[in-house]
Amino acid sequence: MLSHGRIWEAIDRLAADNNLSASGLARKAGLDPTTFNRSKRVAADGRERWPSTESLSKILVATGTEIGDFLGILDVHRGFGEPAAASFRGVPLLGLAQAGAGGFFDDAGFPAGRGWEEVEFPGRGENVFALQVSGDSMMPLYRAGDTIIVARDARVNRGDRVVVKTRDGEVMAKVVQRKTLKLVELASLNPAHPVRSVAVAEIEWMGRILWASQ
Amino acid sequence: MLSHGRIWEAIDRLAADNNLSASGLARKAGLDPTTFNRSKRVAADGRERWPSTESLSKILVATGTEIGDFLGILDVHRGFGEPAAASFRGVPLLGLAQAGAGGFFDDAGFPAGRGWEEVEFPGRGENVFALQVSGDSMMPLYRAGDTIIVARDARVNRGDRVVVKTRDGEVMAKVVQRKTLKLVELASLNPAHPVRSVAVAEIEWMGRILWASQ
DNA sequence: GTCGGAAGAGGTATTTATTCCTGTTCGACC
DNA sequence: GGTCGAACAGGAATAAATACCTCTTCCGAC
Repeated sequence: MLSHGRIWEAIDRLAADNNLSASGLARKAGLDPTTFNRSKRVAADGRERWPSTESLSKILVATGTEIGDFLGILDVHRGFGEPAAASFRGVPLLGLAQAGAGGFFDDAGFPAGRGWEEVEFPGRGENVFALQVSGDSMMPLYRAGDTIIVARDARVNRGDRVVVKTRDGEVMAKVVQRKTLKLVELASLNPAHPVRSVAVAEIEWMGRILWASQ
Repeated sequence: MLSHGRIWEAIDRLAADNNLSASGLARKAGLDPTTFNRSKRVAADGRERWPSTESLSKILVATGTEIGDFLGILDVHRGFGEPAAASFRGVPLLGLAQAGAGGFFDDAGFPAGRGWEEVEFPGRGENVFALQVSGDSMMPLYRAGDTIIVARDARVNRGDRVVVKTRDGEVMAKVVQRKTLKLVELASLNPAHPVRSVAVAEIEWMGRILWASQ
């Protein structure tokens, strides 16, 4: 299975793994920086754009990455003291609106047919754990008892939902609003609460929230 | 490493493994039979031609081949997007407030010590798939582009968030408010929208939402 | 708040892969 | 040997990806 979505995901992940944006990765590989623009992955008429094998080859060479790693294929014969890959499993993925049309489920109700892509759940990465919410200060997003999956020390961008643990022991779930070398501005998940600035030096660790239970 | 030569070799081998010629393989995949002609792999000026990722995808689908096998990467991949059990590691679970106290992470920042439980994820045999949200009618819970993990035909209780597909093709994410033998009352995730009653006979399938991406 | 570079959307031009087509070769079958 | 369909080479047309370009927005440094 080599799906459109899987390839683009792999490109985005490769960029992230190298602390690059998609345009930065393209640039690094000698390609035009707009080559992997999100806006160009699906044409206006809905047709999917498939990055060329030549472009893929170039980004792999530029980042020193094996194709197997790029595609998230485990190679048990490599056996080179690699730690177990993080917890993940591929889950078939389809657009919500698409699910209304026929042809996506077999007679037993399982995903079938063309159109299904794959999403990794709960995520790939070495330090992924779950935290259980208490209290209702994060309603309506997170109710008491909800579980959130957190990738600690993952790359975090503006707008990301994160868990932050400060040096004095406070743990909070917030949205990154702004990030500089010294300060992080954290907006509350509950708009009733004010934006809060935290010194980076005060932060013991930060993890990006990947999933929330429902 | 993904080289021109490696890809073409893989195509030829895939054809041979399926008792096909390169032109037969192309034909089988719905491509023009001349697509993989040897004569077209290197242009007259010496420039190498790289088959497109879309063409590769098509031949993999047509022959039921995994990309790892195609590229000669040993892969213990099994079934529909399932990695081998060995690579699936449980995700440790802790209370959010507890995470503020010491003793739950080791020096490298990984979960350690007592108090960690384990999150339960859907079992292998369950019919679990992901749907990608479009539009913003489900804000603030689900933004456009968010992915929700759905267990189709799972047991559903009052208060559960569900995806419902009706017989006339509508797909919607709602909260079960009341459920009788004949009727299901579905509250919207966006409180601005009214509660809706749907006859059970009108529902093609219902799936409980397990997780939402963040 | 200002500034400058990166990121990204969107449009056009150029390049490149596939498709369409024609003709030749090859191999199986009669 | 003749016939037929598949395989293959090669050229032109078409479709699709990248390159180039412009503009706007974002983001981090100061």
